[in-house]
Amino acid sequence: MRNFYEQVYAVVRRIPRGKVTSYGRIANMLGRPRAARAVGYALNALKDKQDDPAYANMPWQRVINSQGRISIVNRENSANRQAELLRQEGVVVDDNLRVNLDVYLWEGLHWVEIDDIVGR
DNA sequence: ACAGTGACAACAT
DNA sequence: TATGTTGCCACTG
Repeated sequence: MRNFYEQVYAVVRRIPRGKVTSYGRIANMLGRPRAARAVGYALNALKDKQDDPAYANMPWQRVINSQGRISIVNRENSANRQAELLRQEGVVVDDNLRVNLDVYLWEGLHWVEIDDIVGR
């Protein structure tokens, strides 16, 4: 896994259906505790890769912010896409786009798997 | 080489 | 709780 983005995608692909994690937690797993913002940027870059089948089934909806809230805000009156996707897989998202982390937080990867992704 | 850009997060009000 | 501020970092033109 050469670059940071690819490492982020590798982790995101491992998030189980019906679970969520945060940008910061992913950054921490990759050994970059302060790169949370870059994680969000990596996911944002996915929309330019939609054509590539390798990124087609990326469960990006399972990444929310540290407060357990969806960070993507689309224009008012339109249903939140990320909330829809999460509800489809059984995650309860309230009207304020919040998810109960005590229930749905993903435990994360074991260090062995992390090393495999980061390449050490 | 360098300034601009966010799907962040921690902290202070 | 809800905002606002500030520091951060990888990537881009």
